[in-house]
Amino acid sequence: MPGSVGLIERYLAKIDRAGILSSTARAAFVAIPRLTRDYPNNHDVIEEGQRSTRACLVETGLVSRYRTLQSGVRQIVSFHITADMVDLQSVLFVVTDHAIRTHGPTRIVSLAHHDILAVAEDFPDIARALWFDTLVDAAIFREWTVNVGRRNSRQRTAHLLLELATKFAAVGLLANDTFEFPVTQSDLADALAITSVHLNRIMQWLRGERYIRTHLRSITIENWPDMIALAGFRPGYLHPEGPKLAGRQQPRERDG
Amino acid sequence: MPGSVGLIERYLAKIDRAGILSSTARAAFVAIPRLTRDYPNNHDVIEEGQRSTRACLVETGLVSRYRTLQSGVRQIVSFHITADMVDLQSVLFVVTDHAIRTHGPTRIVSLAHHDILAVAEDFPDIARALWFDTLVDAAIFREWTVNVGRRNSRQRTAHLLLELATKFAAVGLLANDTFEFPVTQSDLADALAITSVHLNRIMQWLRGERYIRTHLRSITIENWPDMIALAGFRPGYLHPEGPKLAGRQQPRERDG
DNA sequence: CGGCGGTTTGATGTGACTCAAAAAGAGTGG
DNA sequence: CCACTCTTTTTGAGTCACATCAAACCGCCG
Repeated sequence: MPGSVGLIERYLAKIDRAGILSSTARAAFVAIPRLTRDYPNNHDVIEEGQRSTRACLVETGLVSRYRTLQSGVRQIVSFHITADMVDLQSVLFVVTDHAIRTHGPTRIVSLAHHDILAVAEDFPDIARALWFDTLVDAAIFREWTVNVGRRNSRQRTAHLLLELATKFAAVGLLANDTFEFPVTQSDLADALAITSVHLNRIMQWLRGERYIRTHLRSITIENWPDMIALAGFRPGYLHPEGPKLAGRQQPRERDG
Repeated sequence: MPGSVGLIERYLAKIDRAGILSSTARAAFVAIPRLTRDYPNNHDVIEEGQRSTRACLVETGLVSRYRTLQSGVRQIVSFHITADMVDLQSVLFVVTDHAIRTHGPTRIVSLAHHDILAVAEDFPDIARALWFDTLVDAAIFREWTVNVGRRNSRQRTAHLLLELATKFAAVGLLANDTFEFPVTQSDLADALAITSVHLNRIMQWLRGERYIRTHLRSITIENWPDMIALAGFRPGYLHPEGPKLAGRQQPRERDG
């Protein structure tokens, strides 16, 4: 499956931006057996409370992680796109504390937990890269707490759209400031902790003020500077610089 | 410094609840040189944007992590008590994306990043334990997003107090359902993303309904079942069960 | 053409915010 | 032990952002 070979390489490039992984480590990670599976729209890949044995990597499409409270309200806590490892926490957690669902048709490649652990055990630099990925994950969650807690709904919406645009750009899926985002307004509202009615008004306002354009299920950032100012967006929390070079590791040449 | 030897051991016990760390790994981690420092109340241990070289472990006292927006509003994203490693992310992140501040006099023990990395490189089980700690951190941030996003201010406050009580209990600092919590109402409000005026009214209500009692700077959970029901508190996200036993690791006997 | 998921609109309600000031503690120095 | 200050908690009144409820509209698909 040449498609997912490229996918794993892309994932490695993401968690090892400085290119310090040894080629044997890379080879070992790439050699992990993969399972590719396609899911339809709106399908639960993992349900809360489940015990999973494989970690999910998105090849194409989009998934969200969410929690449902007793009251039935839902909070989406993250979105994941191509080359994102969705549930690295499942590698060490006995029970999943949240669910994962697709938005639009989605192809997931999964790796067995024990294979990931074995490679991490043999190659400290892989362990470190996975750890880094988890640290970035945590940093994004912190930002979401700030976003939901301290920004009003316009800023909050703008902030999330900028985060998404930035993530899409990082994997080459932003074309003409536009990304495909097959998420309904009521799901997006669940991520922003507002009602879908209110989000609808905000989207109208963002369009009216020429911050964004929407067409079918794609979103275009029309005015970056004003969006960034509105949202107070500072992308540092996405840590595009990659992990610190330290310890006994040495940077090496990048592969083409 | 016998005090902090005990501290490191307690930290190891926390990130290795099943006791799978080899004694050589433990010894190597305990042997990392430590720096102990006392801070006064309300003191910034780390400021946002700083490049730190050491990771902080709380010995006694309390610290919070927070972000400040341009508007000046502040969001506290976590509290940390005895035996918590506060900024594990700084080990791999070049720049800190949030600040750390004390609440009350606090003793911090710090370990150099390169020492932590070196031990993690030599002992895969240490690397795994640190990774687990980060995963739990991320799980708590997810819960905070849910808390701030989807619970009303009464439930939200109750939920945070229960989380704190549970964390204090885990390190033996909950006596008679009471924990010391030297945090002002306006700081607590910054964690809950509400105003201090509103929090004040909620605290009065929680006291009036006999959910909690307060005395000076200590908080007593007076009615656990009702608090838990009010907050919808399910402590699973704190992952008290510890990391999954998998890979080539074998559980070993606990030390007395 | 009818049904369905999703979007949009309108009217009304309310939880939490804002502003402002009083009251109560905590700390300091005389 | 009191006078003074500074911080924190408490109270009150008015306001607003966002929620709720309900219905209409729209585009897509069978």
